[in-house]
Amino acid sequence: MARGDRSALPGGTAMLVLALLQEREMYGYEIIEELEKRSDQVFQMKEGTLYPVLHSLEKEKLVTARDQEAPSGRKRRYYRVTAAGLQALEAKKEEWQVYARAVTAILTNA
Amino acid sequence: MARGDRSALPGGTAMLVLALLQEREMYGYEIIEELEKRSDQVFQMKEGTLYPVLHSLEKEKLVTARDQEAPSGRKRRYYRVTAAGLQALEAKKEEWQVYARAVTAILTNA
DNA sequence: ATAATATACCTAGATAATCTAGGTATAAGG
DNA sequence: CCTTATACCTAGATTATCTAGGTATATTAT
Repeated sequence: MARGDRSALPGGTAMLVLALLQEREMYGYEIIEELEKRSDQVFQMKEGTLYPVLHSLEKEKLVTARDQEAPSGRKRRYYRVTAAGLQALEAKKEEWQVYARAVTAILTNA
Repeated sequence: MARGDRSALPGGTAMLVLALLQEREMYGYEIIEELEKRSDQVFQMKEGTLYPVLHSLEKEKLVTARDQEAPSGRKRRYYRVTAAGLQALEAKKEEWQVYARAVTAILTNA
């Protein structure tokens, strides 16, 4: 549909991830669970989707990562959103709203 | 994200097309112009996206097509939504709303 | 004890939607 | 006459996501 950055649009995994991290740092597995819970089971993101997204967000410096052991003993990789990440989030949210408004305009047409 | 029919979701070209055809029959080029106009320039669907979608909608019997010459003399192919198409539209709209609500829930989180 | 499930990370290759970039042909406008 | 707009089309590239694996440790059930 030629609207530039498709990654900010539905299917916009990055936007959802950044939105969660805005609140607090989280590790991958936790992100999947939170998305599922907060979306009332609508989002069931696959690991094969999330982990590559996290890696590319890290490469773009929109998040930083650190390893930490859980009390249980399992290793977790926590992600924290950067200032650039917050900026990117705002841009993606705006794009989402433009897109959602446009869809609504078509669906509630004459 | 594993929600079954990805085609009903943003990027859901088929839903937008069916929504327009609900109103009246249209030809391909017209659909592109209408989407652009009604979305306030947000949707700028490419011909390479639309025509294949129209062909697959026709194969699925969600639309029917007929050729008609314009007063200008150019040949146009008009598409009309079928009863099955209207049903599909309702399903896609419902899916869209579930999806949009879920996104909103994440974006307006705690 | 041990088997199964849940947690936690990862990647390679397949699938599917959309775009790019062409092609054809006619009509209208400069 | 030449360019732009209209109007249709398709093949191949791109990209997001999924499938389907793999590894390893912790918890729960049998």
